[in-house]
Amino acid sequence: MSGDTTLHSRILADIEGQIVSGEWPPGHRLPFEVDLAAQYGCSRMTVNKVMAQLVRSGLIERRKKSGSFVAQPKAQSAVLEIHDIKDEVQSLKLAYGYALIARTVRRSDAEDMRRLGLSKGTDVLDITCLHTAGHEPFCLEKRLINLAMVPQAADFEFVEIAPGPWLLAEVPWTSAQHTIQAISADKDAVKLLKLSAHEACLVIERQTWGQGGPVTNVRLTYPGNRHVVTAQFKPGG
Amino acid sequence: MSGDTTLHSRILADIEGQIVSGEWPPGHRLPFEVDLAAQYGCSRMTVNKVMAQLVRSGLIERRKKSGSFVAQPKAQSAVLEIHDIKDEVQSLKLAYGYALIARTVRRSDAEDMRRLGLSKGTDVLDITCLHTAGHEPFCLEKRLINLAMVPQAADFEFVEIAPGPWLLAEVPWTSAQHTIQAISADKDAVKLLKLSAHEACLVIERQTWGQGGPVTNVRLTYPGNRHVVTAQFKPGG
DNA sequence: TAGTGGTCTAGACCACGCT
DNA sequence: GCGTGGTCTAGACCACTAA
Repeated sequence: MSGDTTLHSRILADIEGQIVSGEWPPGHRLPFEVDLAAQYGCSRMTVNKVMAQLVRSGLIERRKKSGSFVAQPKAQSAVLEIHDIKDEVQSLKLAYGYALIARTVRRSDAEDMRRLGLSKGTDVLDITCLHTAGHEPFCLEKRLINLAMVPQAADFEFVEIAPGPWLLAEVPWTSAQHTIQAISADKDAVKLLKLSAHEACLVIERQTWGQGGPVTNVRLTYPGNRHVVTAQFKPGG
Repeated sequence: MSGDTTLHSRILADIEGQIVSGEWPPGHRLPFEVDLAAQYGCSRMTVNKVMAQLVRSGLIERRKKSGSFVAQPKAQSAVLEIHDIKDEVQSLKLAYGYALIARTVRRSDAEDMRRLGLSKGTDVLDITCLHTAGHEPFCLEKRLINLAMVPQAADFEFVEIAPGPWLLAEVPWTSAQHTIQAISADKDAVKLLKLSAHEACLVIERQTWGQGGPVTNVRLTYPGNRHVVTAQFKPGG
């Protein structure tokens, strides 16, 4: 963990490790800059650069006079503007609803392993659920959760709480990958999203990793004419 | 341009201005850190922080012993992995081809103004072209170019060179917005992309602004089953 | 008001890579 | 070689804000 090139990187990796491992949970107060400088035997400026990087990462928040605190795990919206679906619906001024459709635990089959990127079989939780906006179907969610990484998910019903926000609060994630594609609606989508046959749908697949392996893979199917993904940026980030 | 809060920000904004205005074109060598420090009357460390930020932004590249240079305008892939279509095709080990289908100059109509976000009418260049991979249609491009911002485009034929790379080399851009949606193929798409009727397509619309106003709006239509957009990221950027 | 982060300085040493 | 950027230091002052 401490065998990097520069002093920055070693301290950064060290502190990141404390956070993503959960040793310093969200809300935990980090040592002060002066103390960290003493601990690592470096100047305060060096520690400051590390902390600035951690702020840019969104891993910590800093308040004058109070100190630096591990941030609550944030949604991915920072980079790709895919909000929490509840927020997304509510920003349209529509009533949000959630319904669990299916929930099964099983030994991972070949397809599960491909989706999650598993090298060996584990137990997985397979969840199908529907998000509604103004009592109309809005988004169909098909999710796999790797129980080897999140064993406590096996004991959670997901009847009231959608798996997305639950996982976000429960598991620190370290990286994610999205793929976006257009497909014609399959039978499930036609029925649950009330579409006409073969209507174009936008499918967003998000694969999330934590420290130690794949956490979850989710496929969100939106009716194509009712949803767009947007991303705005400048060269200067 | 120099009325910000911190010394960093003022110097950063100043240098960014030189670059996006085109005063310092791609390839231009920036003054050395020591000289900039002298010019702005600050320490070298302060300049160094600014330069580090510019590198993160992708606006400059730095080489030891040589100096710092304004970077070639990069595709947006830095943030959202949408490559230049030519690169995209060639990374699939397929032969890339480009064909101009239509090219007209006209006074902007209401639809043009909506797409480009124009407040008043200007002349626009309307281009339709096709990108092919291995002699099969790959992507249909419908583009509007704001001639008030890029007058020299009126004199360019776009027979050999696609408008995307031409604009990238010609016009510095300051911000861009993507929207991604799924639609059923329209008649043009069916014919030119050789699709079956109402096949699902992925439509990526990119609106680009330069200093002074909207530059171009492009709609890229991909067969949905042949294309995915991916975006990978970590909380640590 | 006192402690904390935010910012900046004027040095320094080093590694890299042109020449 | 030698100039450049990369990194780091040991201070300093200021602004903010929680106590």
